[in-house]
Amino acid sequence: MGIHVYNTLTRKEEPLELISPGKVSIYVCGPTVYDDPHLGHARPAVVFDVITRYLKAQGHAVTYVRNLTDIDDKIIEKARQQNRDFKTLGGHYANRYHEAMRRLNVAAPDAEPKATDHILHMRDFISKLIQRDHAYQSRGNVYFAVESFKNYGRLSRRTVPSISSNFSVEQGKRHPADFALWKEAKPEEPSWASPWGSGRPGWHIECSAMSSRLLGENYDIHGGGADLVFPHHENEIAQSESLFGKTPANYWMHNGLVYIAGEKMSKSLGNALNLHGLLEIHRPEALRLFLLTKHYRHPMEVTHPALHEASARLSKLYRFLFRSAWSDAESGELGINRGALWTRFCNAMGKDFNFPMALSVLFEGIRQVNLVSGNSRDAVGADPACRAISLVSDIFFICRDVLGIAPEPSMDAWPYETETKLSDGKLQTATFRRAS
RNA sequence: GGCGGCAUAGCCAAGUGGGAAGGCAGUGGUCUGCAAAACCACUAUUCCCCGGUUCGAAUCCGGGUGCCGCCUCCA
Repeated sequence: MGIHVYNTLTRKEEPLELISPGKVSIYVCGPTVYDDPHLGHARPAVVFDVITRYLKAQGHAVTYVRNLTDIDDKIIEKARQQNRDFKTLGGHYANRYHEAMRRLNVAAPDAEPKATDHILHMRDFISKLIQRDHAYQSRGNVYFAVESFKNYGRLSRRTVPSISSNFSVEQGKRHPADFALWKEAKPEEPSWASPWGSGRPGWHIECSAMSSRLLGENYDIHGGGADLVFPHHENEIAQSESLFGKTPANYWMHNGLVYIAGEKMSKSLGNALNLHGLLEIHRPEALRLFLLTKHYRHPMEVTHPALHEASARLSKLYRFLFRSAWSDAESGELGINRGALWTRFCNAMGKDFNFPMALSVLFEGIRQVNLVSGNSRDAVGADPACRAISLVSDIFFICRDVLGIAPEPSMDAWPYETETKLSDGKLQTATFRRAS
């Protein structure tokens, strides 16, 4: 089954051609752990979770790396304010992130490198860039020389002069658009020894160092939020390509951002919905479903009705799943051979992972099965039409193994009445609580 | 200023040359002891506006309007 992927690098949808057939290597930018995760963090996590699950369902061996940025200005500042060790603070919020991911049924990545565990590799990376004249030392800082890399600006479609006009000239920089690879330590800041004095790495270098370390100099897919295109991914490409002579990732995938009341959701705007808060009032599967209602590349707006609708859709899905479970058990081995619905689902997923289209296939299938099963509990199992059996089997597989949306084994019915009450009552007060 | 995105029913949202998916909400019906669930029917002669190309456009081209993002930390 062919898969086409929209590549930010070329601004085109391209057939996914793997470096090594049957194997997919993916690197996705994870969060900076200085606060609780918000809904915006859940989007790339869920999107790439479903993508990797799908690739696995297609029979690919997937190596999925998602990093954790555990040293940066905001972490240092917050640790200072709270008079805590930056490691302790980062560890706390990493746990909070993991807890939210676990509740959302986001599968753990194969590797989750932390920046502070790879300082050595970053120093090594920077040294090599200096040796090749792509970087230079200025006092205790090291900067990447943007003009040394001819493709700079390719990903974000910018030119060095156009970028430069927006940068203030900093002391010690040769060019206004040059960016820091290594930052000289200020007093009382966490720091590591280096050939350039004690300091800490710049943000972008961690992804170059860790991705090359874990996935090699050239891997298949790099993902992240659309707001990372510039400067983060642009700089990452500059670093990696300068050193290895090729783009680190063949496909650059960027998920659209989550908006609320017309504004981008972000900590700095103070409008972020705390994931833990949301999870108190919405089933995690409803949140997953919500995040899949729009194509991953487009920006999406979060509203009360939209969240409510996701719950309603989940109810419809779960009612179906519970109703069909009996016949599934009775009909013996299901889920080995995939049927026509799976094919249609794959057709949708092959179009740059068109989740809404794929979900429409799912719900259409549900209606078809409901149509033949009528009101009887076990009509599906009893129905001589193998087609319905095949549909049910495919729907089960898709929900559980690809979408990551399945009822807990302990549940034996879907308490939809509870869900209805929830939607009316607690939403208003609890949903849009601001993240702390 | 530079670069980019979006505009489809009451709402959410697919569809990028030839049948306007799917979901939510609503109305009517079937079923049911009543409900619920489920199903059926109805709900966009038309896809922001104007022009063009074409036998044919939501879809391509030109122009316009509106909203938004990136260019500083950001998923």
